Amino acid sequence: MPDPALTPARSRAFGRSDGAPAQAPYARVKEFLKQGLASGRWAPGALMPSEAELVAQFGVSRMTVTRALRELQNEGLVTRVQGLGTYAAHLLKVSSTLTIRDLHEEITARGHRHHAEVHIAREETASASVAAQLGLARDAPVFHTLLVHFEDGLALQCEDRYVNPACAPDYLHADFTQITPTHYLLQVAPLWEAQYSVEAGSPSAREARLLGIPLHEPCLIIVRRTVNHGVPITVARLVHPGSRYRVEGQFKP
Amino acid sequence: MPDPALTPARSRAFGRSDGAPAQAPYARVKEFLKQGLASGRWAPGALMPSEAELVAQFGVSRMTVTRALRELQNEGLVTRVQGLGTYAAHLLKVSSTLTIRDLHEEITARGHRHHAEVHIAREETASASVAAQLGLARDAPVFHTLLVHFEDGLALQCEDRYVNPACAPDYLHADFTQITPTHYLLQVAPLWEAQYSVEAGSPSAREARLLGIPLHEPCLIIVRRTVNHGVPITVARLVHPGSRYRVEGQFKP
DNA sequence: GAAGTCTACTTGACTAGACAAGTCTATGCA
DNA sequence: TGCATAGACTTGTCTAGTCAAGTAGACTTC
Repeated sequence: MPDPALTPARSRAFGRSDGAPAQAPYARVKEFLKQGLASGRWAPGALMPSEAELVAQFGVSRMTVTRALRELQNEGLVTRVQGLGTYAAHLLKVSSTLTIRDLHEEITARGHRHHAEVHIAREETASASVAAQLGLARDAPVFHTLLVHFEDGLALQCEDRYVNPACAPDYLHADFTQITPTHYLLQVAPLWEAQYSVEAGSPSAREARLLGIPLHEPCLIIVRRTVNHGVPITVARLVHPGSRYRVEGQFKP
Repeated sequence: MPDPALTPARSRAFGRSDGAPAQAPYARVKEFLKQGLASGRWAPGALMPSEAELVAQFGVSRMTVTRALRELQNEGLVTRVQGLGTYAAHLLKVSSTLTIRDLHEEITARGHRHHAEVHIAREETASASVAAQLGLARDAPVFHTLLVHFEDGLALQCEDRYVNPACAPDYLHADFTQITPTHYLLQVAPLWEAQYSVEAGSPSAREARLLGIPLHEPCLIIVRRTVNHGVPITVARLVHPGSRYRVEGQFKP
């Protein structure tokens, strides 16, 4: 690099005069490869340029090219095999990041008002299925809460939750009209692993009554089980009236 | 680095004798930070060790530490601010990667048999709502297909799809008993951006008839709109009987 | 012909150092 | 007192090189 005025950092700093967004070199390489994938230049499964070729083409160091390729790999757009090369990924399974937000956050973010009714908050003995899901003995004590969450006075979610007392001994002392169980549990034990299932179904009679909906109204039912360090923390059944709630998201490779 | 026998690569290669998985240095740094986050050593919002501190602590170069931190940042576990430092993220919104697979793939992966019935495959003129969603003029020609997908002979999905003819001129010539529309469209135009919504609802009379379910059975309804380079490709309404289909996934930070 | 070996090419991981740029604090001057 | 500035510390990005390890094809040997 004989002339310091031509180092990448310099040319990037001065490059703003042409109106371009002055992208970092690794981002330029990444963008080039993304464009090629979007345009079909490399069909799924096709061999893409090697790191050495990209180094020569863009005049950057190998670390820079490596970073671009590694990020594409993390995004699932390419597959890399040591000794072979980089291949355009088969996009049959496209992945996006699904974010689960605390319901209170979600409602207030929409500019609406959230409040919750507490119908059950007590210690019980675990049923067989709850004991199995929380890894406890049959008839061991568990905490049980049943809440209904409202958005601007309209029932949005019925939250039926069992909590492992060992993970959150003071769970029942929390004021769930002020803090959601999700929020409280995140403070006590950071959410570290979770399994969920989403399905459509009918509410139970009690759920229909609490939500103020007819028995036959379709509901979106999410069952979530949270585990920390292999220790189950909580299982929750979240029932949403289908007419009032939907999950939205988007893919952006 | 005076003794070549003690370079990281060497110690990694020989380190297998102790039964450890012989992790790469960047992975060790990452694991250390993850553990600290999981154990609550750094509460959400707390300032975490700087790169320089980690360099000194682990005896590795800054690039190695940077990689560990950048990956944690991409996973949403930490927030980094230039000039300030690295902070433990607020985990109120936890994100996971949701993968949408082609239904044919999904069924055959379960070891079951997939087949499809084609009920509609023709050119129509766009209704107002379809025209709006595909960015076409009212009454412009669109391709319309209506399929039912079966898993081992049981109806699993009713797929009602409109396609922008400009993006896939030969769409109607495909044999949808052999290749799913999703698969075909991925070949013609790689899926590059998509919006989806998931909700619970009742099937239409026709959908209930095609799926062989009662009118009042709750269904999981997914509406997906796919866009490539800003040009809408297709909108699809996918209706699944609630009793036969659920979406499952997991978070693993 | 079959088996082993060598070589070229690929990705994976790391080092040591550099410059840029953002943020805060302490210092000195008007 | 109030403002400007200099320094210390932080992350963001890049370079030019190293060694390791996996793959495939050509070549040699038996």
